[in-house]
Amino acid sequence: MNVTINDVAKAAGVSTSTVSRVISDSPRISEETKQRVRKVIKELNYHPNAIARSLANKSSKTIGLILNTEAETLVRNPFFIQAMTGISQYAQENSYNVMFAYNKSEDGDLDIAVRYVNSRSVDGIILFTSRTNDKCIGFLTRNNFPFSVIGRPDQTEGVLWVDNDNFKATNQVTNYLIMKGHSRISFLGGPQDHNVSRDRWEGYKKAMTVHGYSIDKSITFQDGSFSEEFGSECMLNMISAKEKGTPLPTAIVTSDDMQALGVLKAMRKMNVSGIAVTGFNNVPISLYQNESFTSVDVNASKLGFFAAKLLIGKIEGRKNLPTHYIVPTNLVEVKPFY
Amino acid sequence: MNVTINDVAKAAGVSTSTVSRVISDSPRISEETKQRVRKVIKELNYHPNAIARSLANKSSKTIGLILNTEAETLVRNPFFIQAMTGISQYAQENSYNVMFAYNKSEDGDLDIAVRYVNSRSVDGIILFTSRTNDKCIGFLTRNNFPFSVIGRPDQTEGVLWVDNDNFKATNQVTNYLIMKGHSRISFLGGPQDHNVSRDRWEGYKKAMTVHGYSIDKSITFQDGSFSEEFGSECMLNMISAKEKGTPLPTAIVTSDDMQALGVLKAMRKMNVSGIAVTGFNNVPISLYQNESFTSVDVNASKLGFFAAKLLIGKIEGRKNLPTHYIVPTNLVEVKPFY
DNA sequence: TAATTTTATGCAACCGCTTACACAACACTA
DNA sequence: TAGTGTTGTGTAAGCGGTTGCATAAAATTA
Repeated sequence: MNVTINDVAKAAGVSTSTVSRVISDSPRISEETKQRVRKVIKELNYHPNAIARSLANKSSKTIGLILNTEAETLVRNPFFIQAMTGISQYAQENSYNVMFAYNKSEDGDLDIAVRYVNSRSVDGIILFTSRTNDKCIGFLTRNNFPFSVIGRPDQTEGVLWVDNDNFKATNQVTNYLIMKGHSRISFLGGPQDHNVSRDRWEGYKKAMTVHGYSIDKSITFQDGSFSEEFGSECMLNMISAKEKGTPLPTAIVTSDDMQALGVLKAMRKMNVSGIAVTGFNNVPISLYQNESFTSVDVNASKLGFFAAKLLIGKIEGRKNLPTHYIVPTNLVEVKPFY
Repeated sequence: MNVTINDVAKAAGVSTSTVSRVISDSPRISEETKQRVRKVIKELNYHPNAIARSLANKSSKTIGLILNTEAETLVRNPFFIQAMTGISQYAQENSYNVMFAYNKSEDGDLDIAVRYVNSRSVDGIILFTSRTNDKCIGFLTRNNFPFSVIGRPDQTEGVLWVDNDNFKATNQVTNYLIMKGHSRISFLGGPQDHNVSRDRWEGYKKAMTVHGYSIDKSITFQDGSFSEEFGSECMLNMISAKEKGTPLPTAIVTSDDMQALGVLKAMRKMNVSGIAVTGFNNVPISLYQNESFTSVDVNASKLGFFAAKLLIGKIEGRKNLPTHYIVPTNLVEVKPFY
């Protein structure tokens, strides 16, 4: 039905191997023959069949992407789609395709990984998860299947990963607040089974102790979810603690913009103001506020880009490759509503 | 390296064709043999190679997705990622893979489509674009390549598409405002080269005329972009027109939540209040406001789901399939900040 | 019991491309 | 001039499956 390498070979009066070699620009073919074959290829509008090529090369030139996140998060946090654009960009630059599968169920990601690996439809996988003891990582490692992870995993031994320096990020943002004159600074952390949560906590702690400020347990919260609810809850908590004599913080370092939004909503609700809030991800919250709000932009598309770079480097067996990339973050002052 | 159908055949003492038939559960194989072969398959942990299968079947069992949207839009509007989850869901239920490629450049989508089609790495394509005279649609149609479109295209002849009833949506939301007592209602439209813009305009117009309300040209705006800027611009425009005697509307029907946000920001800036605003897409804007704000949820994941359904139906040559689906919308009252 | 049909399986070609190896033609060396 | 090396191209065997056709064995019919 479609024009194949055979048709080209016949039309050009050469063998298929010659055509194949012309396509890959092999030095073993004379310039003359190359010209002739290329002309026929143009005329017949021939394009190699990617699947046949994959079979012969034992390589699909495709990377798989597994999204195993709550739809809610996917929708509110542009992180994922941004990372995906970065992945797609690097993949295209290197003639790779990108497959993705979304599955929100627990262990759904593992099922997909198993399918990808067994059917050999992808050459490697990019994981978004970075939970401690991730099952996918275990599975892929055991099967010696190329993969890279967005978010530093628990066990980095033999794993390719990209991440921000989360320690540095909260350290920086805390220092920034301190520089602005704050000393009583609250902290809201993320789930304890994410490394990112521990790093962010340490970064905050370091900045505080270096400046000689105490860490008040009553205004630091850990093992929370990256959600609005958790943010509101913590803020309300602090507001009610105030009545029992615990003064409110003058600034709050949160681990996610959703948390920050929750904090701001609770502040608004309880008519509290004048507290500087910081978050992560530069989510387009666009809220009307006269509060000071700063977000750490994690540069998600770069994270995706480098995750793809690491993975494809591994697939192609390139030598002397880094095992990870640290993508810089930058502070973004979120413009108030007016 | 990996266990193939040959290994299974040898181990089970049958031919590869028998193994193949066992896998596809052919009725021509005896129950006894099936059992035996299946046992070997388990023991050897055999999984068919998807690529070899694709080559033999001349079908990749993969659909391609082309994202050709400004990164800014992709990030702010959850529409795309939502649609993608819907597509992925239907694809998985039907054993299809999903490939995606992101390219924001003008005609980048066409390049990707050409690559997908020529290399035959996908069996069909889902387009997000619905610009009038879309080049991709033309290309795919000419090549008789299966595709479906999210967003009713200009020429529906022979095209599979899904969309909301955009006429009905703005009609409904306008009626809703009228029901609430509004009669002087402004309208902000989208780009004229999108069908959706015309439909939304007509829906608004119909509701207004049916109720005998005039359409005041000075408070209706068309051919705008789906952006905050356009929203602000129109609002500022109306505010300054007020000084020249044109009264402000009491409600504004916009074609996008970003436009609505722009309107709200401009109102805030100019200290105008008490105008009901509506938008589209149920974007998580989370703004602090005491204004009334209603969004039309377009049910993006359903749109994706049905686009995949139409496409896969076409690919598999199913008969008596619909040529399009209309996905219902629903009004969402966006909760104010408190 | 022989003829016919049904059932279960194997053979081999094919999907479209890559590549190790063979080999002819020519150029160079001794 | 025979021997050796280089260059350009073809042959054929894969890659890992699917499937039309042939066929042997078993079941059915007359």
